[in-house]
Amino acid sequence: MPKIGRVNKKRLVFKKLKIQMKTRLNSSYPFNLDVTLCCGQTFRWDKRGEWWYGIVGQKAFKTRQISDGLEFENIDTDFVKDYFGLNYNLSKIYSKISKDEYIKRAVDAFYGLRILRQNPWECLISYICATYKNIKAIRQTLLNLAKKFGDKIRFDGYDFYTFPTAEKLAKAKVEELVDCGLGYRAKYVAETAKMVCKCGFKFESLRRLAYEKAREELLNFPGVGLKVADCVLLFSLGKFEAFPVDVWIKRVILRYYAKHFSDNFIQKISNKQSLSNAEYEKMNLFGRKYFGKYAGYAQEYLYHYERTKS
DNA sequence: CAAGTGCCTTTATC
DNA sequence: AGATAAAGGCACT
Repeated sequence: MPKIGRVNKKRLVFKKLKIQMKTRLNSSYPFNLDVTLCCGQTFRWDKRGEWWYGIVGQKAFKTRQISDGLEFENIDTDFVKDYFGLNYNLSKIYSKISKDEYIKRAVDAFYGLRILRQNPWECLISYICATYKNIKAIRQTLLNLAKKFGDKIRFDGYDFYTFPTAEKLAKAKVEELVDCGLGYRAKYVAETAKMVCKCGFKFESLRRLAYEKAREELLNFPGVGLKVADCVLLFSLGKFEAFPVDVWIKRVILRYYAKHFSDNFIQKISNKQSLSNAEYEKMNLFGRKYFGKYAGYAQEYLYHYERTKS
């Protein structure tokens, strides 16, 4: 094939992808782009002017919400619907999780927040890096990681960096990872990346497993405890019954749901900062039983509400 | 501005 | 089993 022909073909494809598209949002399927990207479930989005810029896979794209429509460029409609969870009937989910006045208030406050379907590999590494860090620091760490080990791509006049592959991170030196701001988590990331490469781990296979089984699998990775596993299951593998319990959810439980536990238990967990696995499981199980199969949705609303209230 | 506290916790050890 | 400590470093007060 002559070289000229190939170049022309590439250019044609590129042009086609750049075409701006719009998805009309149905009113029974509420959506709020800003809240969805700001609530702390994802760390690599940036708002520049009207547009949100994101990187997924090897591509950067941008999107914005205009009343009843979601506009996007450099990405296809099917991906957008899948990634932003637009195919789920959010109103129905609300009716299932709205068990009391408090959760109703949280839902009202962030009406249209959707759980994303992120890439499981990126999600796993992100949450290993996120342990015991604040969100700003998590963002910075993940940017450092992408700058050092990802590919630079250019879109719309800006530079972006793809999320590093498992192969790339498996080859990284622990010191290089430390330099990205990972601290003691560096060895967990290095080990996890090696394990994923070595056994050719297929994250998508976890989708077919029941929540408990899928969680057990994730717990095999170093740096992954119950909380991280629950986050990965919820934010990337469609396990909406997962109910991650972090310090904020613990506070919510102490303040608003204490009556669902024994006085003894409440006393115990309010007097110390970290949770044992047994204590975690108790609160996790409460969340799943009380809110039902979309407990993870309830969790995200409660989490964001508690964090932003003050 | 210094110093203290807290962060979407996990792991190691006793 | 259950308690306790240690582990980057940044952000916020």
